[in-house]
Amino acid sequence: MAGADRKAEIRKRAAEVFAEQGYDAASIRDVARAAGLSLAGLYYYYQGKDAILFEIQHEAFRTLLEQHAEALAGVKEPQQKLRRVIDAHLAFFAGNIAEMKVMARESEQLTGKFAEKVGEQRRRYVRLVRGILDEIATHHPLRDVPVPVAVFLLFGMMNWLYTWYDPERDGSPERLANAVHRIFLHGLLGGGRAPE
Amino acid sequence: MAGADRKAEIRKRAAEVFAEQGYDAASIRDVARAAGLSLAGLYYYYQGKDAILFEIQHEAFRTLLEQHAEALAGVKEPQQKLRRVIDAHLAFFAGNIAEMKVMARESEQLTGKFAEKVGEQRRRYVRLVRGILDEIATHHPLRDVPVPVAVFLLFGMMNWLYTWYDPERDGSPERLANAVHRIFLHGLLGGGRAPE
Amino acid sequence: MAGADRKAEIRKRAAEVFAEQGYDAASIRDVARAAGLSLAGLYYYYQGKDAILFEIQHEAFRTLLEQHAEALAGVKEPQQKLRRVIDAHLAFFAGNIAEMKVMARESEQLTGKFAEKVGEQRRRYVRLVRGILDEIATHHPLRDVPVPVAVFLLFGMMNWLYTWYDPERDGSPERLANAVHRIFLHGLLGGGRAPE
Amino acid sequence: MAGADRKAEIRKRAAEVFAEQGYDAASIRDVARAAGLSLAGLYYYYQGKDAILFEIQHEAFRTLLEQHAEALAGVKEPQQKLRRVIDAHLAFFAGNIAEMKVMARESEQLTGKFAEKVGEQRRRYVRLVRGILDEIATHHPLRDVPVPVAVFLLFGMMNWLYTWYDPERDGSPERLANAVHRIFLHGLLGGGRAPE
DNA sequence: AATGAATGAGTATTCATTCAT
DNA sequence: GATGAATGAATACTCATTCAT
Repeated sequence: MAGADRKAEIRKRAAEVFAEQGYDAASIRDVARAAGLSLAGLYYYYQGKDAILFEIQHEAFRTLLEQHAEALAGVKEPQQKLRRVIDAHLAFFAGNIAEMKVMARESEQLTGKFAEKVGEQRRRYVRLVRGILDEIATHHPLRDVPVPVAVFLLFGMMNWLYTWYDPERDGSPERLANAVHRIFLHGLLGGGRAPE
Repeated sequence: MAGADRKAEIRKRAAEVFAEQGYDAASIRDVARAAGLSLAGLYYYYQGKDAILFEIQHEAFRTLLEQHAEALAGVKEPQQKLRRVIDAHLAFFAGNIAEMKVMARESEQLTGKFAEKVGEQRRRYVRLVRGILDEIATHHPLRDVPVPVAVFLLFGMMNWLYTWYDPERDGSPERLANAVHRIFLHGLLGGGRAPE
Repeated sequence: MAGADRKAEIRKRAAEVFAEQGYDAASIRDVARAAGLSLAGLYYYYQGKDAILFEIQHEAFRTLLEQHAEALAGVKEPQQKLRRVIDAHLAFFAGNIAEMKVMARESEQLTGKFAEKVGEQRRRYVRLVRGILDEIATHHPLRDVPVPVAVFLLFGMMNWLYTWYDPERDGSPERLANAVHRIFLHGLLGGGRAPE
Repeated sequence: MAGADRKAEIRKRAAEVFAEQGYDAASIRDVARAAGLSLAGLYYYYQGKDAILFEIQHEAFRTLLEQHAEALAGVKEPQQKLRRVIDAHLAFFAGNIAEMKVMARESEQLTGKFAEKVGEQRRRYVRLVRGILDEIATHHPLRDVPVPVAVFLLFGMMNWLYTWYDPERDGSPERLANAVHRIFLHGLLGGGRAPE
């Protein structure tokens, strides 16, 4: 298990480096240095730069999906579900800022098998949220916004965080989740005329 | 003026290349090829790779700010203003998809003078939107969402487009603008309780 | 044409480097240095190490096949043809010692398209010699040695040169050709019993 | 003695790897894997890559020289001796194809002490064959071919095998030995005029 | 206005080898 | 006997950029 721990630590440091410099601009030397390893030492753990990026994204999605499963356990009401999902998403992002940046910005860097696997997770995650919106939509008409579009607008609000969010200045993830949930849900379901 | 035209065309092609491959991954050779120029020929027009990226972003912001000025001319009502701004933003993005990707994804690549100038435009643009929200907020309380946060959530909905938007599948920019405007405004201002 | 000349010179120097150190052991830096170019400068002319090896082999076979065509022009008698072919082969090898070494020793290094093209030339060359032996065999029985085997034994005598031949010590290519021709032809066709 | 057995097996596997990929291109990792050992485990048996190559060549020459001694025991007639030597050489090569390839192709890779020792064996082996040819030459004039050259032409016929010989297609080593012996001896000693 | 030729600095990756256990 | 973990040095190759023409 020591090996797995070491890999987790390398992943953490690599995510920080990728978050700060960008995946392409970051050199594998920077990653090695940040991990406290020699260049060649790093390759003992990871077969290449893309394998590291893959595992960062794969692990992040794994955790995210896992936490969603927990967050939804026992919840029946669809609006409650949505709230929980937003909470979990933002809590994860706020707690893993480097990983969030990497997920949001470097999602097109993977290729081949790596891209396939992460793409699959991503689609699964999107379907999960879409499912909840579909449930909500059966109770309340969505007023001119197709569900698939609504899903991506929601993700937009949340994922764009990586460009601006500063916990000190912008409040806790919970408050943020509150704002996102309120805007999104009232926005989608609210009264027909613009409020005055 | 022929030179300016040529530069504009190079910028267009460069934006396409940067959009497809990413700024870092794209080589200046790719740009030259796409522009139908030799490598050295390209340097006659642009002093370097970053100068091209700079002008893509700078021109895009210039156009965006210009169009906002037009869009807001004579409009008094703050909610109307917001609608116009969202319209203009999405119309520009939908009409300049490559540039949009580059703006959204490569905003941290510039440094020095280039970064300063574009940063200034960006802040000016943000301030413009924030001003409108402030106006709105003086008429209606914003229910738990600080204006600065609201601004970035709005930009999130719009800028995240580059990861998913397909005009064929997701409808015209106008419809999209409608959805964004509706969600955002009703969301911010809508009734105190979750709608049922 | 200047570019072609430059490439020819690079090829020559590269052949010397590959001959001395072996293709694998030679670094592309060594080749660049020998060619009087910077590392990157070399890549302006050749797309990679294997492209250089390919052109060395390809050009050598081209010349070899060309010279054989000349050498055989107007010759009718098969034994005469064989003599001419051996002469041409050894003359080429003695005059291009570095290329010879590279041809003999590095024939399995190429892959893909490169391997195909050179392999085709090689087979064409072998067929040419085999054709001559077939002609000879129709006049004289070959005494227990199948033509294909005979061909490779002949090539063995000639190609192994790269491991030992020193013009100063071992005589001119013509004398060598004489020896090879004599041994091979008398050996193949000579009397039934071992001479005493 | 178990250690010696293990070393012999490693040598065998290493010879196969070197034969297939070439000494330079083969990595010591490949050798370890082929030998069923970890990388570090291999170093318990051999002090380095070159030590393995050395022992492959050294053992091969040792066996070759030993078998020649046996083959020549009690033989008086020089032409008989030559036949025995060719037989033994080809039998060994056909029975140790990987080693043969390595001997023929990688003879210049060793350096220092290793190169000296194997070089000494090689020279001893060459002298042995040269001695036999000298004996033959005292009975029969060699017609224009100096003995040293003749020796290398003979080795050429035999050592080039590694590039083409396929037992299925080209017949048994004995038949091959017959062909080589016949060509070489009749070629060297046969009648003054070209046979018609 | 445009280019062919060239380069210094940098990239990801691989290799033979070592050493504590 | 054997190995997991680690490394310094090297490799092929690419890049943004320049300059004489």
